[in-house]
Formats: sequence, C-alpha cells, structure tokens
Amino acid sequence: MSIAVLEAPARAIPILRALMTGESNAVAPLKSVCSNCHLRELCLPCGMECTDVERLDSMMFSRRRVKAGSNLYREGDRFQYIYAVRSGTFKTSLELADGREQVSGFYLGGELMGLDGVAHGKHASSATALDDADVCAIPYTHLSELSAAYPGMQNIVSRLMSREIVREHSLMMLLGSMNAEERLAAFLLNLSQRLKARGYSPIEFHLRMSRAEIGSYLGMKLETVSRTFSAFQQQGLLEVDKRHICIADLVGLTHALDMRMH
Amino acid sequence: MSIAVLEAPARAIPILRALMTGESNAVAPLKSVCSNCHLRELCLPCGMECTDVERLDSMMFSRRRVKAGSNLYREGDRFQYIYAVRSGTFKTSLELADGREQVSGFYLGGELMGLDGVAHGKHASSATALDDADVCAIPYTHLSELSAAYPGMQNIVSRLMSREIVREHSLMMLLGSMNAEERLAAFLLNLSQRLKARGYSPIEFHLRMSRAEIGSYLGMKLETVSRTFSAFQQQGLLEVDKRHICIADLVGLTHALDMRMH
DNA sequence: CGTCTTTTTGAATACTGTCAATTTAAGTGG
DNA sequence: CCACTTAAATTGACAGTATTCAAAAAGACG
Repeated sequence: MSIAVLEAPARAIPILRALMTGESNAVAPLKSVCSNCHLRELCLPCGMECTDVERLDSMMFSRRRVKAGSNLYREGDRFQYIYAVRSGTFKTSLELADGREQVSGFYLGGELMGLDGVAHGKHASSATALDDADVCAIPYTHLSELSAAYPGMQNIVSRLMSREIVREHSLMMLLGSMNAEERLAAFLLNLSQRLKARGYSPIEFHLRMSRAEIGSYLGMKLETVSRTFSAFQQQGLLEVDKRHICIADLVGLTHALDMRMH
Repeated sequence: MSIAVLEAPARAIPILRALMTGESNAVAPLKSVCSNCHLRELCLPCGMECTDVERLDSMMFSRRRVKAGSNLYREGDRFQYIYAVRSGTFKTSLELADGREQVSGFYLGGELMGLDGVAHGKHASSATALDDADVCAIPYTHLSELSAAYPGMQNIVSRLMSREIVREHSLMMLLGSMNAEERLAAFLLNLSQRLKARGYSPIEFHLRMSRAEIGSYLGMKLETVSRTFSAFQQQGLLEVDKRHICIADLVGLTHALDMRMH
C-alpha cells in the first residue's frame, strides 16, 4: 500500500523513481486546462463564464494518477488540494473507533473530493481509488484567491461545499428512513443518473465497489446487500452478475422508492 | 402557523402589525453587534481578529424573534440570509416524498443555520423553533463581499460550511453503524458537550425536542427512543423524567459508545 | 374538567444481522 | 498449464433487534 501519494506534488518526483518503485503517483507530464476537458460541463467550471474558465486555465492543475486500491489522501493529512476526478472511481471513508471503515461517498469523473478538509486544515476522510484513476489537484489557496479577486467566481468554493451538504442531507434521509430495498434502489438509481450524465449507459454498468463497500455506505451488512440484489433479480427489476448490473425495469425500481412508507 | 417569517426582513414590518396579528417575527428594535455578544466565542466571530470582528459589527445584523413551533424559513424559500441562533433551540428538517419529516439537525445558541441554501439559492431544509427563539439574520451576499474584501476574513463562509460537512459525516457514521443505544448515547453526549460549552450544566438539562424528533434525527422510531431512555435509566446511566434528563454516569454512557463493535 | 398530545410499556411481527457453508473468480507458484 | 490459495459473493438457518400495533398513563391547554 503506497503512502507516497501523501507526500509532495507528483511533479517533484522523477518519473524514473516512480517507475522503479512502482509508486502510484507517476508524473503525468501534461498539466490540465479546463477549457478543453471533456468533463468541463460537470466539474468545477460548470456554470461559469468563458472568461472565468480562462482564469481557471491559468492555474494549470497538475494531474495525478492513483492506482486501484491506493489512497489519494488520508484522514488527518494536511489539507492543500481539492481533487477533481478525471477518470476512475473513488470512495471516501472514515475510520471508526474500532478500526472498521465507514464509507461516506463514491466519486465519479467530474466530481470533487476533499472539501471536508477546509474546516480544520486536515482531511476529515480518506480517499481511495477503486480502479486506476486520474485526478486534477486543485490548490485550495489559489482557488480561493481567484474566487476573492473576481466577482464572477465569487463563492465558487462555497457553492460547491453547499452542494456537498445537500448531498449528505439526502444520504441522511436514506439512512434514517429507508429499508434495505429502498436504500439499494436509491443507490442504483443515483448511480444510474450520474453515469447517464457522463455519457455512459444508465441501465447497464459495472460496479467498481464491493458489496461490503456498498453496505457500509448504505448502512447495511454485505450479506443484506447481496440478498437485496438477488431479490431485485427475482422481482425482474435487475439482472445481476457479480458486479455487472443491468437495470431491467427502471420504472419498477423507481417505484420501489415511492413505496417508501412502511 | 405563520408564514410571514418567510417574507421581507423583520424591520420592514411595523411592530404594531406584528402585535395585532400575533406574528412571530415581531421586530427586535435593537440590532446586534458581535463584539459584545455573549456568544461571540462560539458563533461567527470565533477565531477572528479584533479588526475583523469590527467589520462584522459594521453589518449590524438585524434580530428576529421566532415563536415556538413556527418556521424561520422553509424548504424552497429564497436563500438570502444565514441565521445565527441567539437564544432558543431549532430543528432543521426535510420533507419526505410521503409527507413525513426527516429531522436533519438541532441548533443551539451560537450555531449557524441555512448554509445548505448557498448551493441553489433556495433553502434545502426548513428551520423550526422548538421554543421561543431569537436569531441574527446575516445577509449572505454582504458576508461574502466582506469575505472577499479582507484577507483575514477570507473563507470564513467556506470554513463554516466545511464544518457542517464534517458534522454531517459524523451523523452518517452514527446512522450507518450504530445500534439504538449507541445512537442515543452519542446524541446525549453531543448535546451535553454543546450545553457545557454554552455555560449550562452538562449533566442535567431539559430536552427541547420530542421523542419523535429525536427518533427522526437518529433514524429510529419514537417508541424505540423511549425504550432506550428507559433502558439507560435501568442501567443507572440516566435519570429520565419526560424531557428532563440527568446524566448519572457520564463515564458509563461514554463507555456505551466505545462498546460499538456489535 | 374534558380533549389532545406526548410518553411509556407490552406483545407480536418483520427485518436485518450473525454464523456458517459453498461457489466463483482471480492470483500465485510449482 | 494446473493445483493451490485467497478474496468476493451467494445462500441458508437462526438469533437478535427494532418496528408495528395497541393500550394506558401523564401532562398541557383551553
């Protein structure tokens, strides 16, 4: 398990050394510019004026590669960057007092991680790549300077964080008031929508996370997740083959959520 | 149920009319200044330099009174202000599809409400006073202008929001991985700490919220909340008389949380 | 004083968790 | 390339916890 990704920015480490040691943070020699990123409609520049996106471009975010299973940052690390997912999938998690992990989110391309670190200058959760991934590292201080300097970009960070608060609200509702079938249905429909927004099929996809990770996120045990998948399959709502999912009856699955009135 | 509080700032409404209609937002003729507020160490000015607190003072936040049971704002209302609780207690809640409510937080003196509205310019939850309460209305746009203009105040809003994200993380952990006793213990210990920080007794207090509201917040039914209170009393951890709570064994109650490894 | 709300408690049910066994897939090394 | 090991997922049986339904008690309020 590599902890090298926790250190200095990737570009400080020679490619050669990265290759020799097999570290996951091998340098992507190119820096990224938002204007011609295929995720610009979903990511940080979403809703911005052209001139403001150009100001983002001036920051030339450095890219960082993260291998499947390794951490982008860990709970307690100094907070310097927020990260935009370019490719791959991440989970964020907290460590419980007894050592178990609690998964707090899954992140797809164009989504931003690390905003919980602003509060105390340290990351409040860990981010782990679920497959080989690629992120933009966005220096937080630069971003807030930019946001202070230009009225059009004002509150850019604030709006992003508020969005995160709203996201967590809906997860709280889920955890607080739904049963196993409703939770899994909500999870799958949410994932389906996000995949659709990214140009992937909303009805057929490959889960990057294990049953245990889904269960941790949804507040249920992995066996219950597995049983609920099987139940949905028997009801004709899904076709499940391990992590390969096909939503056979999207309307029916949505209906499983409306039924939320046990 | 008054919806007048959803309208223009309190000062725009004559005192007389407020008295006549019994509206909850009767004008507090005085405006508030942070420098000599007894909650300044807990509230917005927390951690600020004197000069920055003076800048806050220049905003002269208007006060608003909210009667027990009425709303300060509702889900969907236009977002203009964030609110600092001066006295009293609030709950924030979301409405579920089937009409039930999901409580998302409880707020004491010095705590800030409404940050979830920044994302989309509308409040994402409703705030209801649990007893007669008093708030400072903080115009959000003024606050972010101030935050952009002075480096020392930079990110003031961002840090507050990030703190809210972290708070919700811990609630997710609670909902995702604890049983009924652990949830209630966590709730009571959290409340105890916050009361202590405000100069109240950490071991003896009056709950402002009903069993149903506690249950909604903690993801369990009101009967289960009641039973768990009874169980704690039988274990000698609490003395419970309706909403009057006395923590008889703080160490034991804390231990109930460490036991979280069912 | 009666009505309404809140809280408590009991009994039965339903759901999820726990434990255990099996299957499948993916790596590892001979 | 195949036997072996390891991890992930499925399934069954059973236990335990929380929910549901119901009834009663205790305040709050007009």
